[in-house]
Amino acid sequence: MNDRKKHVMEIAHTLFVEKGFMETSVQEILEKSGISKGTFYNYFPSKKELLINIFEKIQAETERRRIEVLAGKKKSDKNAFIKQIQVKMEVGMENKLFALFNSVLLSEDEELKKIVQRYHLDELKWLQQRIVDIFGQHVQPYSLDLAVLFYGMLHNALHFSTNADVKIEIDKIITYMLNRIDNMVPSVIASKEQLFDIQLLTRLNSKTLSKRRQKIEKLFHKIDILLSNANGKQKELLLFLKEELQSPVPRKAVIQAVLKELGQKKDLEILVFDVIEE
Amino acid sequence: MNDRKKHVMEIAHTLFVEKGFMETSVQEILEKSGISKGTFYNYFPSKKELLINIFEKIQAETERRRIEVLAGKKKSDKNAFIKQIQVKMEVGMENKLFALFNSVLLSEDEELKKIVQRYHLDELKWLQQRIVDIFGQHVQPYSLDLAVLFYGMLHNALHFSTNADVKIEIDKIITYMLNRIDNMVPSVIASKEQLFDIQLLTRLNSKTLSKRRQKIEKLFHKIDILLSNANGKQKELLLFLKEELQSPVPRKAVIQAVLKELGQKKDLEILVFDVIEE
DNA sequence: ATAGTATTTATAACAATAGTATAAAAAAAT
DNA sequence: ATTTTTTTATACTATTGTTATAAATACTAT
Repeated sequence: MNDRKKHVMEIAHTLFVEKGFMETSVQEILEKSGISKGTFYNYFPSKKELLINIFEKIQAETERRRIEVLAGKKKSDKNAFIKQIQVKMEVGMENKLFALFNSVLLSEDEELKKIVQRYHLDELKWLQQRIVDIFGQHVQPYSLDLAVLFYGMLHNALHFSTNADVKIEIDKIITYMLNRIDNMVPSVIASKEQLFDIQLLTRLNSKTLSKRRQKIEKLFHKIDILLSNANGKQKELLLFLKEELQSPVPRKAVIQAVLKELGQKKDLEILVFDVIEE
Repeated sequence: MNDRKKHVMEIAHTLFVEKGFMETSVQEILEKSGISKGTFYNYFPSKKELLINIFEKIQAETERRRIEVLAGKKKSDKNAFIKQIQVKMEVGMENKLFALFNSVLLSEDEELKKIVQRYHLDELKWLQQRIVDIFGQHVQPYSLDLAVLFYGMLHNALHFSTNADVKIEIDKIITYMLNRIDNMVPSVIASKEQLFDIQLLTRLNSKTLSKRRQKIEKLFHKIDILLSNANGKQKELLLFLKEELQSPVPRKAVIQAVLKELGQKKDLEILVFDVIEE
């Protein structure tokens, strides 16, 4: 990605963390990052889309660190599990993710809401799987319940501890919660109490907005921008692209040819291939 | 309270629930409730203050219903406890309280944030006390922990069930959570694990913004409005009021005399007495 | 009923917001 | 060296919350 764009994202990110999303004006981002309004709206279709980009960056970063932690360790290693959660929590705190997410959930913006929901869902799925890793296959039927409980307890405890201005080491809290889950497992299995069916997770997964959909939207926005500055020939090519990309079976070779004819448009190329190479 | 004002609050409330706080413009509230801008800003210092008023109304309502439920029952009655929580949850769902609260927590507005924090704190305190009522005095050292856990599990389960579009009866969820707490109690006591000190609650209590402070702000706003339309004599009286109310020991009789001299200003009188009768 | 007071209305205005439009300048690619 | 792409500067739109103000309406005490 463009270095400049990256820089803008970093500036915006720190501003969002400092003052919140709504409270940060585009104007301020422009001034602090020294770009013009035109450039901003060239980079991002909207302020909202900028926030989404930032979310994605954070998410990728967390995922990377989390995989790193598990490297060479057994799946059933409790300490590795604790460390993994710690990573996530720390990233979340640093970036004030809770606040940002909440601010988004309020915004009643369907697109943003879906993204945050998906984020939570992914987290829950991951937790559920890891709980099975740790506690063994026999907790599987109750693993979604346990994941929901764990997630809720952990977040609320963290929330309270920051609100109450108490500083407890995160890993202590995580360990405590893991012990609680430990307490519950036998009784849940014995009483066969179940709240949520695990199949829910897979069902929900297909429901929520796919990343692919987002990518397509981004691509089309890019094309629109190019269209506004295009001459006759380019216009024809771009309009064809738009059409072809919407077809159920886009002809890759043709698209490639059109892209070549359009000249050096690296950004566009990346986006297009990201969408059609599936 | 003024019937008209009440009506505006109801309209605004449904709008906030339907579309969210930020997404509802003052303009729309004016149109739907058929009042003019001037009147609106006579009733409420700001859109934010209107939201606070609504919060307070909901809170009072919940409290009322909750006390009603316990009437004639023993404190240790588990079913009564479940019912009480259910009341709260139902009110919360009806009014989309979570969403509203979250939207507020994001807004980075210090005043609003304090109010929501206080709300959570009160809830936690209540829960902690009730947990002692139910499980007995010997859980007291761990009752704050248990309250935090219970609150977190319950809310996350509800959150998930609405997100996942699963309909489980609320009382079933509450019962399930209570069983989980049941599981934890012996092990927590045995291992003596403690996360938060109960004394935290009392310490926090004094920290958060008092209702009194809010009332005073409202009163002063009212006086300011009156001042803007006041003639010479009234101005003198009002300015005196303002001064006298800020003194550590306001002279009630004098204030009363001044109020009488000011003529029929029922709203003002109520506010004043609410503040000085302490 | 009348005079005086309080509230409400209409209306205009203000400053700040997100986002659009456009022509000229600068930078990059050919 | 020329064309293409990106960036800038600037003006503009529409909407937001909030303030100001003069006229109209409703209320209260006499």
